[in-house]
Amino acid sequence: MPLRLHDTATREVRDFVPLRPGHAGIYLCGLTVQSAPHVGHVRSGVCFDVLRRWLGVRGHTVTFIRNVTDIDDKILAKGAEQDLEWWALTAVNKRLLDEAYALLNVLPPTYEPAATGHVPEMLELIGLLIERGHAYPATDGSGDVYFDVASWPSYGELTRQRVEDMEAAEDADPRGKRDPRDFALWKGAKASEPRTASWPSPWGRGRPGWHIECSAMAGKYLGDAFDIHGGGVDLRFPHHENEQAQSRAAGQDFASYWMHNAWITTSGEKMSKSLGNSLLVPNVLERVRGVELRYYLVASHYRSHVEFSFEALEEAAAAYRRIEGFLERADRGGAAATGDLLEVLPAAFVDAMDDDLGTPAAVAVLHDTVREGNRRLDAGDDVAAQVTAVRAMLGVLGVDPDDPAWGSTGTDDHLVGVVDALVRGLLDERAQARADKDWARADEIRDRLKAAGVEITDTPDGPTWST
RNA sequence: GGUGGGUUGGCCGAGAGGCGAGGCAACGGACUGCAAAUCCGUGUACACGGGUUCAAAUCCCGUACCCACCUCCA
Repeated sequence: MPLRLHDTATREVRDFVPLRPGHAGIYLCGLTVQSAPHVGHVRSGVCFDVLRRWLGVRGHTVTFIRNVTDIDDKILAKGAEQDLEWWALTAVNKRLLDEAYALLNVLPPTYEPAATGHVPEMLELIGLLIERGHAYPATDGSGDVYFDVASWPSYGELTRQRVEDMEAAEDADPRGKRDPRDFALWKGAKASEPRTASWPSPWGRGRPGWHIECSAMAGKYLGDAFDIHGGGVDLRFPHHENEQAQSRAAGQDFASYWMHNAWITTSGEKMSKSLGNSLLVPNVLERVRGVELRYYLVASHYRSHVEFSFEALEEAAAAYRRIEGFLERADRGGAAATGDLLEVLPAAFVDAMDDDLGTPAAVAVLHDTVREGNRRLDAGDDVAAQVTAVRAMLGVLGVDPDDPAWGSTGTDDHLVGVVDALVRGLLDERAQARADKDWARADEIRDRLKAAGVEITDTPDGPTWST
């Protein structure tokens, strides 16, 4: 079965056929670095990280471009609010975002272009659009340049909307637009804005409109035509619609497939900063580990809305620990799979992933394999095959507990040795008590260790401890 | 007004005409000195009303409620 992906443009799941066999070019709309990332923000990073990993398993060399929007109205407004230079604000938030991605084992993109670094490319594209009659400088002296929606008959095709049905922008001030639906390619600088937030252009100093950066950067790094363009559902319109219109009006084929991840909501509503800080990534990670949060995100389908709750998150963490427990029981026998993963991944897992990244079904296969492995352990059979399969599946989903990306657990090897020696002494004492059938004494030792945060588990091979 | 999506058991969350995905919780059993972990077993869920069909959570018609987007948004 070939890999099939859901394409927003055609609204169907269809075979993935790359433009260049063996290669896949992906452009993902990253974040506007105007505030610290919450779990909703990182969902797209995780979803498309899974896509990227799976394309790799499927034998494609992936070029993954994820941009950073580091100049826009909100950034300027927040900078002013916080009495910070806008570029200092974006730098802080960019670092927080990098940390959040790292904590969730989201692989760094092949390249991460920033809008402010691509003004010349944008100006070139805007110039071309004007030349082709699809854009015009405002006649009101504002220095704005707009895309002429009426000049592009297929405008609205991505989201299947008719221009006549669209509500006009509420922006009130029609500025120099010919039509209220025209959107800004370039925004003339205003006296109130810092000079650092404007660049010279043929229409005077100004800064880029939001959409043009993605057209310019996708074109630069992936070419006039590329395979997959991704982002959150809210970006379909206007952002992606506008990107496609611009790029195609400029003579580029642009994306072959459009993929959009659904929202994480809280209390039935879109997650927004007004809900406070509890859902910022570092705060959520006080409750569960990064790998557990990622498991939670990956266990639901990328196109399904997820109603975030700490209860569900804890459940996911419990489910994940079950998988981890199997690997621990099996003593990590069997190395991480190398070479062709397709040879060790269960067929049902591959089928699930091929079906538009069916991670929920894939996770079910993972649990089935864990159960089988546990059953075999109970029976004293060899589990190397199950361990290899489980680790391969975890790797594809980016949640292998042994992945160095999770970093050290914060435990110092030396201290572990010290604690082990101390605990061993108590365990020997407990073993003696058990041999004497002095259950009260044996349980007292276990309880004291538990109070100190050390959990004792009796196994056929003797007791083990963990914290 | 336009466009798109949703409503599944105690909870989370898949599926898309016939065989109960999976996880969490619960209950019973095995194992254990007792636990923990693990294994085995236990459920007649698909918003509502009609219809099509031998068979509907799944298809069709209608209704209700919820959410997102319509030029700031992951």
